[in-house]
This record gives sequence, C-alpha cells and structure tokens, in this order.
Amino acid sequence: MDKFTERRGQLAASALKTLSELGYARTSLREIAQNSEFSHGVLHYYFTDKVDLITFCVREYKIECATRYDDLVAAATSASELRTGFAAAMAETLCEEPHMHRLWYDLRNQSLFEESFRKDALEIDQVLQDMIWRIVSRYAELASTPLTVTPRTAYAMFDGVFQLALLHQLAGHEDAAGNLQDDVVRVLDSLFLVS
Amino acid sequence: MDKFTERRGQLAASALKTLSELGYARTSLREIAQNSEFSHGVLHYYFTDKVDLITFCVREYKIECATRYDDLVAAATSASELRTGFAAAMAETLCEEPHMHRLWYDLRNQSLFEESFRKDALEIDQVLQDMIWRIVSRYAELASTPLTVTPRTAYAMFDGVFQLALLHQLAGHEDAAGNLQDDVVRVLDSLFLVS
DNA sequence: GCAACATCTTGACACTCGTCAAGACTTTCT
DNA sequence: AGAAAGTCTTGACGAGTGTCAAGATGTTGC
Repeated sequence: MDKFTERRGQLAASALKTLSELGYARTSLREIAQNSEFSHGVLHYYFTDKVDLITFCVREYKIECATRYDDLVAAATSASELRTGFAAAMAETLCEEPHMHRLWYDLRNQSLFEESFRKDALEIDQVLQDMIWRIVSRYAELASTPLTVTPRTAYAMFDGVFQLALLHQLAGHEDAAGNLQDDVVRVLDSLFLVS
Repeated sequence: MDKFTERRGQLAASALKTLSELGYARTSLREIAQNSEFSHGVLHYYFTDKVDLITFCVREYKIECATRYDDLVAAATSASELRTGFAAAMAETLCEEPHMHRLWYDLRNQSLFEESFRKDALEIDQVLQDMIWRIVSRYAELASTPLTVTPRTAYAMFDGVFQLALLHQLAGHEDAAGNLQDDVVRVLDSLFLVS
C-alpha cells in the first residue's frame, strides 16, 4: 500500500510528461504508458478512470507550484531586491519549464469545457493567487507603500503577462524572457500607484 | 464559385458553434456536420483537411474580434466615459459570448502544442493587441496623460483579467462580470501612473 | 514449497476518428 | 432534352481510443 501510492506517483509523473509534450487533446493512456516502464493496462489498476488519472496529475502539479517563489520572498531584504528577483525567477521558469506551464494553461482551459476538471482548476488557481499575493504583500511591506489592489486583480495581471510571454517563448521569439522581466517589474510597480 | 465560398462560411459557422460548445479536444468532423444541415462527407468537399477547416474558422473569428470596441472609441468624448464604457462592454461580452471566448483561449492554447495553429494564433493576438491599444491610446489622449506602457504589456494585463473573469463566469460565480468591470477600470488607471 | 495475494501483461471489445471513393442527386449550359 | 459540371450522401477503410477481463508473473506469509 506504500508501494501502491508510490507507483501512482510514478505513473502520474509519466502522465504529466506526456501531457506536457502532447497536450490534453492528443494524450492517450497508451502514450502515457509508453512514457513509463509499464504497459497500458496497468493504468487501470492504479486509476479507475482517465479522468481520475488526470485529476490526480493536476493535484500533484499543484504541490510543485505552491512554493516556487517562497524562498525568494523569505530571503529578500529590500523591495528592489524582491522585485528584480521575482522578475528574474519568472523569466527563468519561462525558459526552463515552458512545457509544464503550457500544460497548466491547457488543463485550466479544459475546465472551461469539462466540469469534472473545474473544481481542481479553481483550486490551483487559488493556490497560485495566494502565491502571487505573498510576493505582492511582502513587496508592499518592504517598500512601505499601501496596497490598493485585490489579490485577484494582482494575480490576473501577472498571469496575463506570463501567458503572453509563454506564447512568444514557444513561438521562438528570443526576447520573450527579457520582455517578461520588464513587464513583471512594470506591473509590480503599477500595483501601488493606483490612487 | 460564389456559392462555394458562401457554403464554406456556412460550414465554418457550424464548426465554430461546435468548437465553442465542445472544445477543440472533443470536436469531430461528424459532430460539426451534425450541427449543420449536411452530412459529414461534405466537409471534405469544401475543406481539404481538418486543419484547413479549423484554420479557416479561426480566421473567420478574427474578423468578428477586430472591431468589437471601435464604436466605443469613436463615440467617447471624455476619458471617464471611455473608461466606464470599455469596462461595461467587456463585462457584457463576458456574459453574452462566454463560449466564443473560451474557444479562442482553447485554440490559442492549442497553438502552444501544434505548430500548424501558431501563425494564426499570433496573428489574432496581434489584432487583439492593436484593438486594446486603440482604446488605451485614445484614453490617454482624452485624459491628457502620457503613456508609459507598451502595447504588449497593456494587452497582456487586460487579457489576464478577462481570462480569469471568464473562468469564474463559466464556473457560475455571479460576481464575475462585476469584478471584471472593477478590474478593467483599475488596470486602465494603473497604466498611466507608472513613474 | 505452496498457497494467497499483489502486480503486471496481453489481447480483445466496442466505439470514434479522419479520410476517401463511389455513386446519387441537383444545377447549369448548350 | 441531354450532356456536363457541380454538389451532396452513403458507406467503408484503417487507425486509434478507453475499458476491461483473463491470465501470467512476482511477492509475501505460513
């Protein structure tokens, strides 16, 4: 039973890899199995359903997301340090893990069509929003400026610039990461200047 | 040959309807045909491919998008009028055409995985960015404030808040449209207050 | 060693998919 | 009217899908 959950995680990792490469629309259970060391039938031993498998994957993914910038927030001693560090970290994950990010956007989009994914998508969205808010509120603290924006709005703005940067990054535009860095700085500043 | 292009448009409309209801992943040619008054074989008479059909659809969709807020921009006589009008118009299309919007996001996301869609997605994205920029620059003109943001950044921010609002709208959150309206006003203001 | 259980493979099933070809129906032209 | 071109339907094909059951293989306990 310990081995059971371990293997579930192992298969979920293979599924995440496949999904991030092919996208939701073209990912099949056989393809997932081929990206693991097992045959396709085993997936129905560890997961009841295809939906069950993907839902489990999404939850696994969530854990990885939640704490991506937490070290940064904890370590920053000044507002400008946090600002540039955050911008650099976003640009880095854009370059290093673009496939995982496009997978997340793909699954979140699927939740717009299939209700079975909606709950998890909204939950992860909330986690990401909290993550952004920790950065933003810490920044306000360090800069001693009042916050005039809601967590939702702040998250939406950063999500927008990141998603657009991802599109250009995967399209081969070499300035995508640099532009993202500029945008993040600009957006972060703009949050505190609203009257 | 005139009838030919007319029927292509007719079938493309059926395809758009199907895509907006089911999403890219679950849309088949037979389903598209069933949403038209023809049988499934006819699609290969008017389109060489499934990719050809969907590409054509996306182009059709683009035309509808390009001018959505142009009347608003032309009619506005003051900054605050443009601001509230823009926010209201976004909230309205969020409520009226959520399925078309989720389709656009779905197809743009597909372009992150399938290169065949990338060119069209980037092209439409540019059209949308220009559309936003017409509003933003006109607003700056009316308010006599200098613009300190790039078209790309401005578009990314509005796209972010709209996409998040769409997610909550389709999830049944009744305050989605109202929140979007607030966010749009806030984002628009923040564009001009960056030092 | 043997039985009981857990794990995994194999192969099949019913179904859907994109594609295409053969032919029926409709329209147009002479 | 009859031929020719255009338009549409039907049915089939090979491939791929999720699902599941039967059995092979591996592991554990006595």
